[in-house]
Amino acid sequence: MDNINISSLSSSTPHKPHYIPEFYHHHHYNHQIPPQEHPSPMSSTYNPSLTFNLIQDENDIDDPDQNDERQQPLPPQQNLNDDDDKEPMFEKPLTPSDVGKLNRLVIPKQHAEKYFPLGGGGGGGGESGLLLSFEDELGKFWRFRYSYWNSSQSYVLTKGWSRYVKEKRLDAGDVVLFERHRRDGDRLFIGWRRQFVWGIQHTR
Amino acid sequence: MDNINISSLSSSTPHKPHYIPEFYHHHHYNHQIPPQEHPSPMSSTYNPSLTFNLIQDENDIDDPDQNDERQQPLPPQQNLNDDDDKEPMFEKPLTPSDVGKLNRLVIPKQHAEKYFPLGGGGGGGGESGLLLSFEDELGKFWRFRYSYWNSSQSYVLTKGWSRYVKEKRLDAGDVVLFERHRRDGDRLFIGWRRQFVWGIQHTR
DNA sequence: CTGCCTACCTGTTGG
DNA sequence: CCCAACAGGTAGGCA
Repeated sequence: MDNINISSLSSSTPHKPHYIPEFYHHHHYNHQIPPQEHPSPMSSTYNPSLTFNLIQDENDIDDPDQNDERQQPLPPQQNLNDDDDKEPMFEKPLTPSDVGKLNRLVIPKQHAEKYFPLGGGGGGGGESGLLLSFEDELGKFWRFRYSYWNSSQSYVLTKGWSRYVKEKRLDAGDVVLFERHRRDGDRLFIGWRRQFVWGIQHTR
Repeated sequence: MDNINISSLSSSTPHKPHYIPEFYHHHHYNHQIPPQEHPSPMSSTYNPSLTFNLIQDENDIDDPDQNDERQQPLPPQQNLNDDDDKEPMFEKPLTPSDVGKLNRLVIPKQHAEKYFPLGGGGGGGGESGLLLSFEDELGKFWRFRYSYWNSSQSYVLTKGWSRYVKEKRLDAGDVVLFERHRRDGDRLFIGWRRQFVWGIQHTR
């Protein structure tokens, strides 16, 4: 699991589309991935069409709601070049439900139980259901309610998730990436990339 | 805010449908209403079609549930001719949700905070959430749980509400009326009237 | 199981 | 145009 930093990535990578740093909306995303934990779904790849500006144009006004999960981005320099310190946990191609009106993301059980144990939470939450805070590619923090639904026997991110989907303009088939800090496993990161569809340039 | 008692109302009222006492399922309901506190929605008016008999035919068998909010009606003579002692608080046209499966009535915030303050309750309840008891047009008492939902920033009647909707056969567009005793503000009253739809006789 | 109940959550919208 | 209010939802517990 070697890390490839931004300078080495600026040259093109074999068997991949031309690399442009902005393709990775999780900044400096690590290519070296154990196949089981970090599959590269056939249906997804890095998308040359860029929404970086759109993201920044959007709601960067602070929501006055005191319960808002979003927090101010850190100063950019605080987040540069710490990619070597991140390890991927897993990624998930988004289903229509994950980006639809259900306002929840189902976390595959094996990943959930490995990385986000409930009941002894490190997220500051209570017995069942806790708050997980993830840093995004802009240094912005996203807090999601994470819990287990007995009825469907599944782990989900609920509160806060729909705002993330909206701000990142995620759609079914896009992929979300979950990482953590190599030395401080409580520092969590979230990223995303666009679905790749053959012959179609996505310019959402 | 003059009161019009039942005898003065038994003659027809200009600009209103023919007045029939039974239109008012809150007995002797007061017509003279401050516009802000007690609006007369365009979509609603007094409904000549009568369900008084239906109400009495209905579940007068005592619900064996120990938590039943309903109590026995007082003897009728105890409730006659005290209309002059009631003042309207507010009314609400019922939404589909108010009469649907959510089993709750949203109380518009300005009315809730004016008439049903939480936290210093006179309803015998605890800090957040108390029981409010209302007398209906038959002298029957209805006890509802009244509380505040932080997440939606709204005041609601919950427990007991669905039984009231069912017994009174209320539908979306019908209006519920809340009154209190002029001298004893702790005595609360609830009434209702049918939605008026132009050209249609409601015979529910 | 069904219906009720509490306590959440969110998209919409009118003021 | 923004945001508080609310209409319309949810899960989970319980009787």
